[in-house]
Amino acid sequence: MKATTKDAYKLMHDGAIALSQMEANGICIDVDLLEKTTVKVAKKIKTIQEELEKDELWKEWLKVYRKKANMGSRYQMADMLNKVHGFTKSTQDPKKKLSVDEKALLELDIPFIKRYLRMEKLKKLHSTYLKGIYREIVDGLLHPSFNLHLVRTGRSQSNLPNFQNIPIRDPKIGKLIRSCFVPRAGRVLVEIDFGSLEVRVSCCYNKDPALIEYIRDSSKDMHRDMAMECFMLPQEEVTKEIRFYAKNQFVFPAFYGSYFGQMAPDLWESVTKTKLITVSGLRLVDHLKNKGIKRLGIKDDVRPRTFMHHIREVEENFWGERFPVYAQWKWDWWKEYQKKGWFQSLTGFRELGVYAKNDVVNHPIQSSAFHCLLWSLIETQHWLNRNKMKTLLVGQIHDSILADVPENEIEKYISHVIEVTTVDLPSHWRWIIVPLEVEVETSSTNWWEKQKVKV
DNA sequence: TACTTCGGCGCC
DNA sequence: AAAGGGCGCCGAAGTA
Repeated sequence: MKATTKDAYKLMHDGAIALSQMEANGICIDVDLLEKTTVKVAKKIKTIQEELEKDELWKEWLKVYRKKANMGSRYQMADMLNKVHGFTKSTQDPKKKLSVDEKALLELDIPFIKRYLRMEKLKKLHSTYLKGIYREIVDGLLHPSFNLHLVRTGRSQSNLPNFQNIPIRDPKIGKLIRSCFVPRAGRVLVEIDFGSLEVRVSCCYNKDPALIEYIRDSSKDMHRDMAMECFMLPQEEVTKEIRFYAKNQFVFPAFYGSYFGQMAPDLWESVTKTKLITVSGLRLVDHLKNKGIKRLGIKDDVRPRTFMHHIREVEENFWGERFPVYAQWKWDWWKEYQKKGWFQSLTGFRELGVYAKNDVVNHPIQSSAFHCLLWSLIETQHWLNRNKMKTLLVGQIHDSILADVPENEIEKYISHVIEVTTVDLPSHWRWIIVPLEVEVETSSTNWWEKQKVKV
């Protein structure tokens, strides 16, 4: 990726400096709590492992693998499940080793698996997060690296430790680790996130009027609307959870270039494996049954009255009727690249070389979205320096900034960042043709307890 | 023992 | 027409 203008170069130059200041600042860790949590989690892992060792499956396992038996080995696990329970994955590539990820394992409904997966989650927490973070602490502070020059799409990456993948979605796991991230004494953590930044930036490329309208009109809700279509529900029957699945297993995958053959099985699994229910308490499986859809079907031979068929129609409608301008942009952008051999982002970075279609349409959106964050971060850091403020920027996660802020600077800091992100940024880059929004969260205790702030 | 590759899984 | 974008870190297993 190459900067084509002075401004594009300057973004990298100033960005690298701002990020290095962030690295030097570091984020405060409650080391005592981290140590206690590590011991607690290790004990829990041991307890579960001992329970699992009483299982018949493990006794068979010992007979087969003897001294080499290792519960942490997914390969052995697959082999034993196959031997004892006749397990084979439904969508297995015959040329590959039998896969045993969480999804495959959940196809088996046996108690051993439930416990095993709970233990694996705790092991991930223990090794990657609790121990991995502990290892990097210096004088109570963690200094993750943030690099600008390594990611193909122009985003940043973070390592030693990676600050950009600390658990949050699983509430039990998220709480255990994020509670260890604390503000310095007398301060609060303030996290400011752009709302739906990539979708907004995509509008600036594709200029699809329907998509722009979803952004401009806050009473409209794209994910709710797609939940209605995917699950054949009236608006008032869509729960938050149903909307969540439509968003993460249809809308985003579709935007990133997925298709019904991939999306329908994922959605179907959510419908059948998690007990999704509608607002009035009907199970979603039964609701779809009432609508005449009783099975998933297969992608290579799509039959009417299957979920596969239904999602194929939803997808056709999504690109053909709902967002045709976006679909056309993707096509034109791709054709243009094929002609020239390169494509260029709105922030002035050019990618020259051999790329797949999904890369060509996704990279510029992802990079420009990150550049919005980077520009805001640079501006904010410069302002903090100029005004000799005590606020410290301590972390960045693609579309959000985490700061450690003294009590008496909270209001000033928040209102300034809002100004930078929602006013200064769109006036600096005139290609930003949709409003930008941010969400502010603060906590005086730790990173898990952050609470939304009305702005 | 040291290193690499792979599958798996954490985040946006 | 083809068919999900981007990362880093871990343990297991294979290789030198």
